[in-house]
Amino acid sequence: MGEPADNTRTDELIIRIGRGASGDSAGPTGKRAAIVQAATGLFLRQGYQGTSTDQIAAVAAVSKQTVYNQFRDKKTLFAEIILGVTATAERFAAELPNEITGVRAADDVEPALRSLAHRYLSTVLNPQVLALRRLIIGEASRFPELASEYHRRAPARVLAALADVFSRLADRGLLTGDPSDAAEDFAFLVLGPALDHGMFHVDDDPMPEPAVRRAADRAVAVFLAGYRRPS
Amino acid sequence: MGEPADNTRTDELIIRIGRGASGDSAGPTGKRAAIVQAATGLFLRQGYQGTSTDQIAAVAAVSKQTVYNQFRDKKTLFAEIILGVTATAERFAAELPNEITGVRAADDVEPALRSLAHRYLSTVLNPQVLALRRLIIGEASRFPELASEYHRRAPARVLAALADVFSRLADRGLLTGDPSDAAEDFAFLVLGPALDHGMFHVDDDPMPEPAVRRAADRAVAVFLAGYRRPS
Amino acid sequence: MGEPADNTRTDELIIRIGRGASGDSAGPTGKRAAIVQAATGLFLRQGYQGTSTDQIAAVAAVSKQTVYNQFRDKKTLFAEIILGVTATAERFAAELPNEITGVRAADDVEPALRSLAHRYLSTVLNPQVLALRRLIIGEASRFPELASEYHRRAPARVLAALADVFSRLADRGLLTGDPSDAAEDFAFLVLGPALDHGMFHVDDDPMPEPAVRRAADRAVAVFLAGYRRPS
Amino acid sequence: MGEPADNTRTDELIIRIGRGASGDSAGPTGKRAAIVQAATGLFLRQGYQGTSTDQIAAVAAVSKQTVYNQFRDKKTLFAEIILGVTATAERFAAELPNEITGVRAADDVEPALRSLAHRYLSTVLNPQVLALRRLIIGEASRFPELASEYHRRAPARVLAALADVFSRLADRGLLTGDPSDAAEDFAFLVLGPALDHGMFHVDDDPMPEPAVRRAADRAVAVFLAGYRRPS
DNA sequence: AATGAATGAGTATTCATTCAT
DNA sequence: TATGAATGAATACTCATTCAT
Repeated sequence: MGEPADNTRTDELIIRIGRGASGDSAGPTGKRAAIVQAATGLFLRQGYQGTSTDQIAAVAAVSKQTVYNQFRDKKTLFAEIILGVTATAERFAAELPNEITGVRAADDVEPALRSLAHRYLSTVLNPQVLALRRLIIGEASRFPELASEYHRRAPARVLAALADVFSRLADRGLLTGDPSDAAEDFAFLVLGPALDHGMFHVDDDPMPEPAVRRAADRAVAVFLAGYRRPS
Repeated sequence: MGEPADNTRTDELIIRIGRGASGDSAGPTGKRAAIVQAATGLFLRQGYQGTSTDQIAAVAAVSKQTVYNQFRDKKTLFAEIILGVTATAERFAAELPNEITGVRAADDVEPALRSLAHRYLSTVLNPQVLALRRLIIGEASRFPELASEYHRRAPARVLAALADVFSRLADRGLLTGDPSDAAEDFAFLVLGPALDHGMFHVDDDPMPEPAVRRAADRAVAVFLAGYRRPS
Repeated sequence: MGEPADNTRTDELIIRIGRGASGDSAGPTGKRAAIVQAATGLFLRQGYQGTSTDQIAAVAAVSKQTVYNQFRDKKTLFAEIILGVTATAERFAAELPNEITGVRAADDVEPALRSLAHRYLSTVLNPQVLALRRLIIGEASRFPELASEYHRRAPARVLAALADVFSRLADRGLLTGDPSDAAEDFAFLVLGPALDHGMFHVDDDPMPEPAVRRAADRAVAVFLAGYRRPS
Repeated sequence: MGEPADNTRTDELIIRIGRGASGDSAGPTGKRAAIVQAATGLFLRQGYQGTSTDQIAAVAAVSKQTVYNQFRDKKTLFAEIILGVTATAERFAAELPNEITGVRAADDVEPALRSLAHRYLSTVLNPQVLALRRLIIGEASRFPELASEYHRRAPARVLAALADVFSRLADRGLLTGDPSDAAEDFAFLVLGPALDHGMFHVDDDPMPEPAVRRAADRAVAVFLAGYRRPS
């Protein structure tokens, strides 16, 4: 049951991004969706400045002016795409608590946390997610508002969901310590090394499954040393 | 005297970066240094694509052709600057072990680790360092080689230095566990939250000193729960 | 009684212009009128090239295609507006002779001419009239036919009306000289300086009433020195 | 003696305009001069908005960027051209008083004034001068500062020179009345009709010499009726 | 008759780079 | 080595006009 990590493959992410902004149904908005899809891919691959509106129009098979009719300017298109994608992160955050619903007071939390850690890490290591992160970080000084808003809506919301999870586990007598602190420590024990590596190594093959699992397990071990309630 | 965090102030960093590439003093190659210094500041503030060679030449008070005489093209200049700056990180890594030189077998490691964590965090939170990180991450898909080389020489080298530190502490019977794992966990417990925040919030005021200290102390506590040798 | 100068206020002029082309009242062709009105204001304020059909459609609250359905193209719309406005000038010319209807042979022409001069000058100094003049002059090389046609129908017709007036006054023994020459001299003595100034000073406050009156009076004095019949 | 009207022919005016702005000598500034010359002709023929920078560069046989290297932007180029041309007007104004230097107290002013009027009218009717006037008037709402500055430097300065002339003639007992009023009345009696016609009739053949002379003579007659000192 | 969406050519301006001196 | 002037290709964005509905 545990790891549906593959439901965040590239294509699907792009489609979700494309749907985020407005109604679709393939009718008159087909062009708008095509633009969003094309622009998303191009921005992720080439960056904001590296992508020209000509390119976007060409890839979307649309005239340049249609791009401008739909999105006032390049900045607006960019912002709409970036904020559109947060829906994915929000969905992920909303699903997080489900990971531990079955855990009872008498159980050992470790397996549940390993599963959670694994899912979390797999999601973040998705190449598209990494590329998005790079994109936003790289444009943070050009779009400071957008960057901080993204952070608030995506990574910070996931952290809040984690804190919620840990708070409930504390209620059941399984963990101790401040839930927000726990969330941060958990998150960066799990993600830290791989995310750091992923930010700087664009062309590397994705981390193989067993390595992901090992990293998750190890992070959970250290985390529990600090936060497991002594029995 | 513990934390000489201030030796990484903005101006100095730039100067160090500027000197990294070709160690000439004033002389006729002052121009080269001027170009590097100007370009470093501009790249950090405006990004690679956001900075024009006109601007660089203007800020360096040099003709545009001089820039091309010295650096073949913009990419070369950029790469040389980025790799030049790793010298700073290497120096930092080289100094890390000194932090714990005085720790004896009978001592408590906690104060030394707190000091180390604080220094580490302060260094990484320096606005210039954050800007450099953003810059390289943002250009990682345009300069993949450069990004991974930077990572290898700077953050990874610091991790190796940390691993070395922890290995020595293990030898003295103060810590347990795999030193490399310990280094990663330590690093991301310390840096994780603040670095993540710093990547996305460009305009925020820098984290105030007491908060930095608290974060460092908390990270050390969790770290030691997992890695302190049981006595 | 004397000077109904105010019947050439801004709003009214626009409305008159708007109605000039097709005399429909509200109904389904209210759209046409709305377009004309919107375009008139925009052309006067921003010029022909400075006004886009998008803007016209937006201000008229009409779709862009509706503009094209009604007016074939931008040039046609412009021409129709310019020629529509000549109706105003023609009306003005037609009313001019009334100014001196009451003058009898024994009377002094001076008061009547002063009143005429004042009304003439006030009319021409109306900001909308000045803007229209600037507009047509500025587009004269793009629309040579239109410009000369406008001149024929508007300023030249007023000159003809003046000549008619002076001819009648000559018949009553009050003036001498060629009526056409008199009309020209009168017109440019009255209008010359203010009109010249008005063409080049867009943002200036309108000439204050007393100054208008003084200019008119002075022009009449010089005119009469040349054209009053010696008694 | 009287009429050197032909020294203001088209080509020469353009050259003078071109020389107005900065040093030349056909050396490295040859390109700058070429740009100014090309732009002057294009602006006069097609207006500001109707002339593209591509066109300017093409006609000047220069790359587009060279245009931007020499003149920050299109507006700057336009302004420099317009203000450059005022030098011509200033020269004309400075020479005006020479027209009447030979007039003695006992002489009849009429011949001198006729000559002056003729020269004045011929100059203003030059097609290039008319085109320049149309250009500035047409762009007055886009460049209000420029338009009023031009008026101050060119037509207004000529009026001041005329006032100076009339003041000196009054000193010699030949004229009466306020010199400034006299200047205005003279100017518009002379120029009025032809200038008005010229603003709106772009393609017309230039006014034939005899007609110019007649117009000048007639204007002087009316002027003297109002301003000749009664003896 | 009216619309919203679309188009292709054109706008001013800037780019990284090179040439003549 | 250093420069100022020059280049051609690209930039984001706008234009007048037309098509499907």
